[in-house]
Amino acid sequence: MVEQEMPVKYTPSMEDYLEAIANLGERTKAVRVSQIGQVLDVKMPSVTSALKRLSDKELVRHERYGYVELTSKGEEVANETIRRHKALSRFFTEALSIDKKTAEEDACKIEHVISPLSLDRVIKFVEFIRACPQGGANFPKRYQYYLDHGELPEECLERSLRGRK
Amino acid sequence: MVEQEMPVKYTPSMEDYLEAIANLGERTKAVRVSQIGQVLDVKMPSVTSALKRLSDKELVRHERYGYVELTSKGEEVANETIRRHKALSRFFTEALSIDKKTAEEDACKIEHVISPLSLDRVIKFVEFIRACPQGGANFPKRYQYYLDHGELPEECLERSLRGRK
DNA sequence: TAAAATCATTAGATTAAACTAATATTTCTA
DNA sequence: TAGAAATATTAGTTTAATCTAATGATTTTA
Repeated sequence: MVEQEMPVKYTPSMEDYLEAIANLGERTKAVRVSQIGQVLDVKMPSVTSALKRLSDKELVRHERYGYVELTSKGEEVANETIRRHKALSRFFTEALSIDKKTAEEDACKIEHVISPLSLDRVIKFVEFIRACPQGGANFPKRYQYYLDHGELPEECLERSLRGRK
Repeated sequence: MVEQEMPVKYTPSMEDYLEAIANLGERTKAVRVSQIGQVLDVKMPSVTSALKRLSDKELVRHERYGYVELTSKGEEVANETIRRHKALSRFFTEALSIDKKTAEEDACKIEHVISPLSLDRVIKFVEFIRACPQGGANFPKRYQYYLDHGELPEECLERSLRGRK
């Protein structure tokens, strides 16, 4: 009888903490409680108690008044979360022409709840738009026109222009 | 000095309850605690206590052992939630070619956190795809091809086929 | 280096959201 | 219609996540 490695789920809050710690760790060597609080817009005691929860689950290492570090497990979760975040943010800006700030905010929320399948499609969609000249390069442009003017661009209306029967 | 009508936010759970009640109310005249529990996959005591919270906020009417009804305020919130849900579900199925079940599940989660702007863009995107013959009708088809084969369809590669310089 | 400032933790409270077990009410049905 | 079944509520527990106030530790600086 094999032990089933159930795909453990973490809460949005936990993923946010891990993500913040990973991002802070990029620049600063030593990650501090106060920094995490600033980034996530919560007070320090909230951070301390969150770190307790994360320690219990072996996602971070943290000793009293000391620095905060991700365990390798924590790093994995953080990286996966960041991957989702980036994919969504890219999708919002590149495919839906949404401003960077809104894209970031929405990515921050949606990254915690989107299914693997939908995420995959979101990624493929951006790849497609980038790669495909007609369906791609022109697509965002046409879509942008529609957003700007509220009506379809010429090319979309004159459908038999290029000798189609 | 004018009273600011702050745009009150409700929790995902609350919106889920309101949505479920609204949907049940369509078919059944009388909505019961047990039905809500079934739909949302929670036990009856959870429903009872949720209804207490919703009553306190004047979103539902509910008397001991009686039926559950939305107030007009509750109906508003429910309808807005349902609007978001439908827009997202449509987007996932029509634009991203995601199966109905996954689309529903993701819509259920994302409807609570998406920004008004992104929602608007998601709606416009579907409208665009539906309306625009080239960028639209062909777009999903090409995208589908890309999903199925992992590479771009012919039309996307031969970019100067139709006499463009 | 001693005082001030900053940083962090602890203690304790609050809220939302779920659960189980026990009890109450209503509705079926034999 | 009386008892059984279904439905709903109450009471009490748990967990996550936040907060404020008070205290403790570290770091900065005058």
